[in-house]
Amino acid sequence: MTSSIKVLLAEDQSMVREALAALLGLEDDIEVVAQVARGDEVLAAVGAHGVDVALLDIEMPGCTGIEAAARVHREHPGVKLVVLTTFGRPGYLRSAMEAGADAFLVKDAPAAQLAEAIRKVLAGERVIDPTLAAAALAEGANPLTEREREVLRAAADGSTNAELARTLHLSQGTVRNYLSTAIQKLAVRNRAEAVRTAREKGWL
Amino acid sequence: MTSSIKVLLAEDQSMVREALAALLGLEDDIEVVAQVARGDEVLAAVGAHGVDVALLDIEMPGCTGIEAAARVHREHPGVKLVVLTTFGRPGYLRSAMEAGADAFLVKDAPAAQLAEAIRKVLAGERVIDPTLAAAALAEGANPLTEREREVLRAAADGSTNAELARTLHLSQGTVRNYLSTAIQKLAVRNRAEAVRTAREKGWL
DNA sequence: CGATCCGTATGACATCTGTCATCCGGCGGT
DNA sequence: ACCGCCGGATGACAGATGTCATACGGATCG
Repeated sequence: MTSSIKVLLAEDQSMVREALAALLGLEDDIEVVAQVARGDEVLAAVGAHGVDVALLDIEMPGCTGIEAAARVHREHPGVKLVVLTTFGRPGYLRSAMEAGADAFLVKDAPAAQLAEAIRKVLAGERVIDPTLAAAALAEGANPLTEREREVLRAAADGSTNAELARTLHLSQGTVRNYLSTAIQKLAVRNRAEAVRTAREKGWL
Repeated sequence: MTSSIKVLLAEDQSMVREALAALLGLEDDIEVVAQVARGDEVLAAVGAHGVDVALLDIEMPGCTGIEAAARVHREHPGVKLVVLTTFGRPGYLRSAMEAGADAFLVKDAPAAQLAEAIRKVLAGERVIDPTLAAAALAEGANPLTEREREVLRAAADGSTNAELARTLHLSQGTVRNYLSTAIQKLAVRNRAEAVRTAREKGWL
């Protein structure tokens, strides 16, 4: 090849990040030119290193890999984006695609798919698990409104209605109403289940 | 050296597992002789490959890395055990040590510590993050009884009292009593918070 | 043997949660 | 101009949840 593919690695757990770097280091057409541990460091690193492909974990401090992807997509439209995640949540796939991702991989896929995906996106292909794609389409869009999501997110840690009302500057009754409609939309029977299924679908 | 260290790698996410294998492959005194993706496959693999060190993730299907560690410790006392986890929960450290682990590493420690830990445990040393060790000691033992833990675990997904009573073969009142005492022991104000803090401490 | 803890259970009570009907103002379509 | 949806709110009601006192049998420890 004329020159190797320059890759940025964004992943907060250093052991995993460096292990992935070691893995990619075995491929002689791929070079890891930068590593970051936070979502909010991705954009600067992409700018600084003339990266061809950014490999982004979703769960990161600073900002999520999906947000980071959106920013890179806006500022550096030529950079290819591979989103890598522990959780194969259909909602994540959807948001990743909306953020401009070129590939979506789950961490329990075989390691060989990683280098392969990097080469494919550089060739202009998109890489998505077909099963996950089907699930994302079958499930439909997030039915929750922004406010309902916020309340649900705030309720996730077990806060009581009174606390939620205080922190969100709402009346206690309104909090109950939002939670009630969220519970109905998600077809579950209480807030705990609502939080659970919203999380599972990647809607939270 | 005379011969390389034989390592078993147990981790459910193949991408991470194979990446760690690549990382360890860079060390010329270490050889990954077996890889498994489930906790309940660890014991057999250890027996089959004459493993020197078993590297165990905690969160795995089949059984947890801690349970796997306990079994290996019982059946093959000579095998050194390194427990690796995403979550630096003091309760995990405690249980890992009780299960006979020789090292406890969190995945956001630098990758270099992994090979280092493997060599150290083989030399008879123990490897523990001092900060985490202090936290584990400071926090004290798990105050929950076995039954309280079970009920809390079952309640974690948002099941109602009636459902819990059915699945655990208890009266509804008894379920409430257990949850109530758990809530008081954890000094929180409802079951959701109880689940949350018990999880955080690694007590669940 | 008594003290203490655990598992299990009941009943009564207070509070929290979830539902429903209803209302208001604002904003985006048609 | 009107309809429908969203954010926000109230009040009433039923059911779920959390607390407390109390009880009994078994285990364990002194």
